Parts: sequence; structure tokens; C-alpha cells
Amino acid sequence: MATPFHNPSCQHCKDRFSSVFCKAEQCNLEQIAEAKVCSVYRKGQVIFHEGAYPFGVYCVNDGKIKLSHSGDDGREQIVRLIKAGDIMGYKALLSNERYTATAMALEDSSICFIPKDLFLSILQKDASLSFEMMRILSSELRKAELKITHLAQKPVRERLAETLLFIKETYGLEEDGHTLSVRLSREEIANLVGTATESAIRLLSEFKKDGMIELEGKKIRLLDMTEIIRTANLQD
Amino acid sequence: MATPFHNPSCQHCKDRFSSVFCKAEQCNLEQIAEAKVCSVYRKGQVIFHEGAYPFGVYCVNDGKIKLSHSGDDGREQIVRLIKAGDIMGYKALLSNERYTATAMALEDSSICFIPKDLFLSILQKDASLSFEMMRILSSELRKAELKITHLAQKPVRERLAETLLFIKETYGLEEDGHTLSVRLSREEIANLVGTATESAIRLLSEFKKDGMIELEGKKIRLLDMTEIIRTANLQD
DNA sequence: GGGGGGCAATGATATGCGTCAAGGCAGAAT
DNA sequence: ATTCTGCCTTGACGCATATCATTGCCCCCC
Repeated sequence: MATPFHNPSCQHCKDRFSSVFCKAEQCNLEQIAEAKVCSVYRKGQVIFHEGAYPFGVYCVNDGKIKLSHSGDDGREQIVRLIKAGDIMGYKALLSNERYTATAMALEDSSICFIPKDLFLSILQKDASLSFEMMRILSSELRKAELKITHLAQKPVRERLAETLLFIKETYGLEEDGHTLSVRLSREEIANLVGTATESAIRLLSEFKKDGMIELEGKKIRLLDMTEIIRTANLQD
Repeated sequence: MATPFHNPSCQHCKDRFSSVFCKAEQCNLEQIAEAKVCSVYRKGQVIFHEGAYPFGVYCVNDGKIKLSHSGDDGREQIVRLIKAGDIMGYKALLSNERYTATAMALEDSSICFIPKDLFLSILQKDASLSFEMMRILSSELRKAELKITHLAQKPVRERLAETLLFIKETYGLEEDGHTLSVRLSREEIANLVGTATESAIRLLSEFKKDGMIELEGKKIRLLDMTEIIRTANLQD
């Protein structure tokens, strides 16, 4: 299982200024720092599982996580990619229901757990934190609705190009300025696009043939950004 | 355009207990009651338009509204159905961006407008209202993510059955206990399901032939709920 | 009454994409 | 080395679904 250890400070957390808590009041941060428990999860480990009851929220200190629903037939649909500074598990907590998604580490990650009661009580007191939460929720909702529209209307080819851009936006590129800095299996890419694994593979090959990308195992290099954007056919 | 008139009280609004504001503090309700402007929108009128800047939130007093994105090729995707007691337009306001969806009245509706500054300032002060907003946002996000999974994984037939159930959940049935109490065009149903109009029509005819539903113009009667639920193949 | 416009319905056709099947390749295990 | 296992890749096939085209219906308007 995950290795727990105490991290004494939230005020000095490396992603303090990009996270929800950047707006929280100082005294509340101190309380969180005291109560939270940080753990390291290895690649492939599950942080929480669809159907389980939430006991708190998770704040990612370092690493990459995928959040996915498992559909009726067992196929997974990735609904969100999470990076350092993001929090997860708040939806279930706020609506007081069970998790509707499973969180799994895409690489070794260090994650802080903040107990439910503390989080909720601070949320009651701290208007800035509440507001920031609402901003995050709104933004996620906006993205989700856009994804709905694209799933309903765009062909797989466009969605794949869009997904590549989305991965780049989320996790960025390596030093060379071309390689996506996350390693996803073809199946995971397909589950992000919302298509069959074979279709994703075939289209990636096409993209490669057209000189838009380069493939080397799980490494994906974006060569011709202009063409990728054109293929994604974004206009809203 | 819409006909504006002043409605003196929010405290006595007919949907006060089912809306976000049911948890708001009394004094804040009074402030809202003073500042808000109520208008009647006729069927087909646009309340706000994708791309416009938000100046406040809308609270539906009575009526039915569709919220839709218009995709690249102009086809619309309905992302939410709104009923009395619901609010809309908060997403754009909270994330401080332009509207990403267009709101159009599905029937004559009476809608209150609450100015941006007032709404935001009350949100800062009123923790209960904030919390309620977060609950709503969480719940919408959950629904949106579920819809993403279904769009990606379920065939149109299942999604249509699911959509019929969703319309029933949202707007309920007429007195006969069978007829959906909203009139949608075939195109609107298709845009809700995320499919072509012809496909929606064909499958509705099939449902009818199988005795699941009855069609009479825009009236849809759900006859065999068990079979509809079975067809929707819900399990999460 | 007779057009005209919008919407519903249905058929014909095309195709994107999912599914099934088989083979290749690389890294792990023995 | 050698098997094994998991993942990637490619091909063949068929179906679900989009698209195009036509017809009919109903309601409104002149």
C-alpha cells in the first residue's frame, strides 16, 4: 500500500501558489498542515475507488493521476487528468455521495489527505477558499460540457488531435519542447478520447505518417503543432 | 423582447424551498428581492447567448429552459434542462468568462435576474449559500461526467431510452401519469441524446412499435417503464 | 382554396468505427 | 537462452449510424 509520512507544512508546499489553497487564510492552512497525512503512491496504485465512501479530499503534492469511470461493460472512461497542485475527491464529499470515479497514479505520486470534517468546517469559515472551490468546479463543469459536445459531434480523428493538445496543456512537454511528459498506454489514450484502442493506434500511426507526431514506445513527440491544431478543428 | 416587471418577494417565491436560495440567510434574501428583476420570456426566446458576457445570474421562477452549446458545424448539443427553482448562468459568472452556452425558453417562462455584484457579494458573506452552490456544481459535474462516459460507450438506442427517463426525472409527467410534460421537437431530442435527428426519429418509431412508448405529435407517453429502463441499461 | 414553410417520417446509400483475429515485439521471469 | 506475458500493430469484416433525398402532413398566411 501507500507509504504514509507527515509533511509538516502546507504553507511551504511546492505547489502552494497554484492550488486551491493559495487563497485560503493562513490560520486555516496551519490547521490543514497539522491534520493532513501525506503518502506516496506508486504507479498503478489506486488512491480511491469508485463506489467507496469519501473520508476526505486528496491534494496532489507531486505526480500525475488519472480519474476514470468504469462503464457497464468494464471499459474505462478517463474523465480527468490530475497534476501537482490539484485536488480530487471533492465532488463526492460535497454532494455527500460515494465516489463515482476511481483515481489511479499514472506515475509515482505524493498525495496529501485532508480529513472530511476539517475540510468541510474550514470551507464554512473561509469564504476565499469556498470561492476558489466554486471557481474550480465551474471550470471543470465547463470543460466537461465542452467534452460532451465534442464527443457527440466530432469524429475520432479530431478528438484524438484535441486529446494530444489537452495532454500537452495539462502535463506540459519535456525539455526538448516536443515530447509529452507523461507516458500513457494506447488503451489509456483511447479511453481519454472515448474510442476503441485499435482506432486510437491506427490514427496515431496516420498522424505519424503525416509528419504531425513521432512515436517511440509510449513517448509521443508533437512535431507539427499547427497541423495538430488544424486537425483538432477547434473553434470554441 | 422579454417583458420585465418587479416581483416584490423572494421569500415567498413559489420555488423558494427547492432552489439554491432555500439555505440562504433571510437578510440576504431580502436584498436579492429588492435588486432582482423578473421577466417573462416567450417560448423560443433567448435568455442569454453563448459568447456574451454575464452580468448576473438567472433564477427560474416558472417555466422550462434548454441550455445548449452550438458546435462547430452549427449543430446544437443540449447540455442541461432547467426547471423552476433552478438557477443558470452561474458558471460563466464564477469563472469570470463568457457564456459557453445559450439559454432558450422551451415554453413561456418567468425568470428573475440577479445582478452580478450583488450575487457575488452575498456569496462572500453567506456560507450556507456558498455551500449550496458547491453542492449544485458538484452534482452537475457528476451528471456531466456520467454523460461523457455514456456518450463514449453506449449505443444510441440505450442513450435515447436514458434520455426519455432523464426528461421524465427533470420535468415529470402530466396528470395521466404517462405523458412527458414537455414538448420537444425531434431535433431537440436528438440534440439531447447526441445523435442525428433521423436516428432519433427511427428509434422512437421502434420504441413505439415495441409498445414501450406512444407518440402523438410532440406528445410522448411512456407506457412500459420497465422495458424503457431495461433498454437504457443503467447500472451506475 | 391554394401555396408555402417547418417538421416528421422513411428509404437508400455510404462510411466511420468497433470488433474479432492473428502476429510481432520487448521486457520479465525462470 | 527461452518461454511467457503484456502491449502494440495491422488486417479483415460487419454493423450502427450519419447523410442525402423524397414524401407527406399540418398549420399559417395571403
